[in-house]
Amino acid sequence: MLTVKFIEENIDYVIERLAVKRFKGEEIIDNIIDLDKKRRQIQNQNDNIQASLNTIAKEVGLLFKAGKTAEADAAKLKTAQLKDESKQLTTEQEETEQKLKALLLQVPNIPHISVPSGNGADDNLLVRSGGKMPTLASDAVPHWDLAKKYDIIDFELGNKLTGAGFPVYIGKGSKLQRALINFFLDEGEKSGYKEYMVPLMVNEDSGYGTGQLPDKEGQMYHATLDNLYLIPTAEVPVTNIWRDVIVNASELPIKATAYTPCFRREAGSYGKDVRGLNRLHQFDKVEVVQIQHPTKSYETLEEMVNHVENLVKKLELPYRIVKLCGGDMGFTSALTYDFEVYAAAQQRWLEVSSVSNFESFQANRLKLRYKDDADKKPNLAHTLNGSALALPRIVAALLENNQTPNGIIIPEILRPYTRFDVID
RNA sequence: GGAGAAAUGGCAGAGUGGUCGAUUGCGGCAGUCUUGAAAACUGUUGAACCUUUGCGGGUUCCAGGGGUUCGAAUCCCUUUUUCUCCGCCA
Repeated sequence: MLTVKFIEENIDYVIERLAVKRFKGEEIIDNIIDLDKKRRQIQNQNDNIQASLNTIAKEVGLLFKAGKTAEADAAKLKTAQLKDESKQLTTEQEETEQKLKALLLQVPNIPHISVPSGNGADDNLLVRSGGKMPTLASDAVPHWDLAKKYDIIDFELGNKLTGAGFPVYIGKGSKLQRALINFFLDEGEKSGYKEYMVPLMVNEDSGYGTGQLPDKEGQMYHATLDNLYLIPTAEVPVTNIWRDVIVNASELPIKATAYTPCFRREAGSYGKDVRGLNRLHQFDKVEVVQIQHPTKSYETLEEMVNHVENLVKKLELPYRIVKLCGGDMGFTSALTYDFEVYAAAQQRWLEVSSVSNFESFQANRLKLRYKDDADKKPNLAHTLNGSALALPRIVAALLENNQTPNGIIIPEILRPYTRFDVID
């Protein structure tokens, strides 16, 4: 959520940059500014009334103490009308604030100045690529066939237990999951991230804090009986640790990592996109989150990109990093880099990580602030996060790219974790 | 799930209807003393919003929400959480 203050001070810039995200801002921005003006007016009036009520209450107290009951009773009478007025103004103020908030929630984050305009994936900028493209035998098959051949992932069984998109990992398939999770967490620790294990269900407040609610409500599984949501990413519980928190500037950056399963309803997905491990309702992911001082958040974004790049390099996967254009970016992000790895049998690039700087957009919703010695007032911090990494598509690429007549070769770096070299 | 008790500032802990945004202690910050540090002493120490060029002034906030009252941290209702006992249980 942008702050009204920022919008008011940068109207033209806001409208211009929102257009990069294909968001038409003129009307809504006008309304926001009007509502805020109204809000201030009402509060001003109401504050004055409250102040006189407080004065009268004090007077009445003093009169009673002095034994002047008649005068006290007279003073009491004056309050009735003021209270009515105040009540009405309070209602009006609450309504105005609600409307204002509803509008603010509709405005996406401003894309960073370096973000190009564009409509979709085709307009993204290639930043760099790396890794070696594998050359596969002519009889190479996609990962869903390999999963069946070596009996390491059973999609039909998941179907029976739960439904489509909930695979069962078996034997070495299961061990490979564990190995990847531990490898990613260990790498995170080496880069200075503190490990957290967090609840997989969150309440409404947390959903609002990171921006899943209200706009992406349909994408989360909702346990209505207790009004809890299954997390779509560890970002939600981890970032919400710092909801309503004022941290000392000297504690920044705060670096946190967590492994969690992620649950996504993925309403509206279909076709070859959802084949095999390409898109699941439940998947495993290690997430990294940083809270940083506003002047340093873009350095931090680069640092996080390097961390993720290091992971895919160590796994010896062919990868590319793209900077998302305005049209392809998320609602809450100011700048996003996507990581894709190449799955050679499908001959497709699969997105495995998204690393974003949200600047103060999430922090404003979270009321996550830092306090500087130089500055008396707390300021909004910047939040960043990235997948490091999401497992299923990494597994898909590993299986497809490393397939040989003798089985699937495990990358060197993972072998201490899997304690086997080959899936056969 | 049942019965009872509780929730106050960064922490501990007073306050049971009137000048209480809240005594006090610890912690934090600044100063005095000291070559420096510690100790001691002195001062200071929350957030949001409105208003003011500024100094300042005002409003709200004592777990959340609602109510009673001229006036609520204090009384009432309700939700949540914590603790104790009972029940169930990995």
